[in-house]
Amino acid sequence: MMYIKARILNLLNRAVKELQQEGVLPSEVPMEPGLERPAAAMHGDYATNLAMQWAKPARKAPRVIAQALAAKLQDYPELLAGVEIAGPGFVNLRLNPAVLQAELENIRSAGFAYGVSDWGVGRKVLLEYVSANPTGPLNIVSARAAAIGDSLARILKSQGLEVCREYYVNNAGRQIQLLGRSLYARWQESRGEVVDFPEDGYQGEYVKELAAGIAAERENSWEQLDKDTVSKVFAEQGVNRIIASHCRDLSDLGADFDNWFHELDLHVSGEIEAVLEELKTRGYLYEKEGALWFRSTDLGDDKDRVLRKANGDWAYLAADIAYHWNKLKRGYTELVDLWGPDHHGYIARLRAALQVLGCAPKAFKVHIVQQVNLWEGGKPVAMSKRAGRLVTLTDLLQDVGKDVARFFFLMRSTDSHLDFDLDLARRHTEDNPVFYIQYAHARICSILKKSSADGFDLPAVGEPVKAVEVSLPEETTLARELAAFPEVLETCVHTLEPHSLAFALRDIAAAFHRFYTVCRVLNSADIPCSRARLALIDAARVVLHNGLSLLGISAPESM
RNA sequence: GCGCCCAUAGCUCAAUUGGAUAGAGCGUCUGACUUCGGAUCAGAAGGUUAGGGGUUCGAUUCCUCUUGGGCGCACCA
Repeated sequence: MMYIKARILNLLNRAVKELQQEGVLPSEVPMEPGLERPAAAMHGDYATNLAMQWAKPARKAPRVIAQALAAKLQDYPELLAGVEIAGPGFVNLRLNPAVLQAELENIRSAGFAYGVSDWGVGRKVLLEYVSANPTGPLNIVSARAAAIGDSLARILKSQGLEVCREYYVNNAGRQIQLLGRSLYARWQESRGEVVDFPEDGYQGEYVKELAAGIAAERENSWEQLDKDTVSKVFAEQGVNRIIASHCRDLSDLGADFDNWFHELDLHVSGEIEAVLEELKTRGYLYEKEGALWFRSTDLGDDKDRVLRKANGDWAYLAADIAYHWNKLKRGYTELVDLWGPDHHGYIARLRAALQVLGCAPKAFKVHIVQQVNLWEGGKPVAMSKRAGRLVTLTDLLQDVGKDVARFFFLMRSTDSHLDFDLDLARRHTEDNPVFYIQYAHARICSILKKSSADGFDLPAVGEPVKAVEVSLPEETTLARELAAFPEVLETCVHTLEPHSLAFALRDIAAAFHRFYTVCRVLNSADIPCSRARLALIDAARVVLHNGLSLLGISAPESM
């Protein structure tokens, strides 16, 4: 199936080719025609700025080119009912209403597959997100990253891209030892011993509970072991249990991963040494003061970075470079990472390393998932990592539920700060935007149910309905919003952000609610009209369902 | 001090990545149901896009300076 926008683009490309053959446009200049939906309805369904794009290379006034283009586009009345030149040289296109009607039919026949496309086939994306240290419960920013990453993955897959959802587990290094020592200390305390809790050790009740849980299984077998060994056991067990709990929590959020990649594997497999050898061969390594350095300043970083410390340990960056190299070796051609707000300074050095390893700068994309501020009772909720006072993903899910949590995370662009209003999120009866959309879906289902009970039959897919009935502004607006759904998904793939979909669903729901107040669907005095409107809202049901499902949010039939 | 990100309506945010008259929600004010779900809808008010300069047919978007915020600046991870 070919979507409306793609069909128009075909026409534009064909017209450009003809104009090139006729000498109106120079043939040596390649250019993708710009095609967009104008903000104002008076500017038509689509508009192209092609004439302005070509003005300079063709050395012609934009309106002259627009004139020639418009003449070509007159030949396709079955698709374009109106072609107008406006402003500095826009060509505004008005769709033949029958096209919109046919698209409603497409929506209904595709059903839950509507929006699915294959234009992204061949792209292999490794999408890494959350990747929180396995030293404590997942916090709010991790929850946000999980919702964004998971929804993005669903959208990318729907457009034919191959996606691996990956979680990088930092199970090596100092913080793991520290976790082990913290657990050990809490266990000793529980036995009545007086101990010095490690400086910078992990606070919070979960450490005590975790220690008790581990000890319950092992206690008798390690009485005779030395302190370091016991700490190590605590560390291993603790990490395993925490990873398992992350896995459960993320699953509760509907954000499952395809792969959990362990940092430790890189240390064991020798990939760190191997990747450094690569960097060395290309002349980007040097030794200074006993440490091994990466000359990242040659590639846009603002200072060189240590990869192997003077004490022989790998720096974190070394493992991370090896990790990203590993992604490339697995055949992924696009590496997309969602990182926390405090890691933005890290992008330049990793990009530098990847460039050395042959990864095009554009193939490595990082979105910073910005900070989340929780609000309650008109005031920010005070959180302190030090004292272990954190609102966790688990707390949030218990508090507001999966659907609301996900939608609130998804309705802002990734790299802008998010104010999460807990009071609004908890409200089930007022202006909660999640329910606004779900309500539209439930309302449609309710009408469809009533229609069959009252003897109105929903037209079968493929069965002709009186197309002209979709003619009131509220009807056409709704139909237009629905037909734009594939383009919204395209935008999300392009920007690698899911929030446009959340906005689009809100717009679709609004268009439906407006339609509903103006247009009576079930009217026994006008059966053809009722049938046409039933088909329209059925299409709306499909799009709302599909959109919500790409966001990982349920589409209830009743609320 | 250096670097990165940000600044749009009273508040929270969009703006199809350079397009036409900058749009939504909340809040405020005024309205709308005898019938399909009022968790709804309509209307009004609200803007020099922080400020100056530049690039071009065209700038919220790109460059530059100023101001004001956030975050980084470890041989931590």
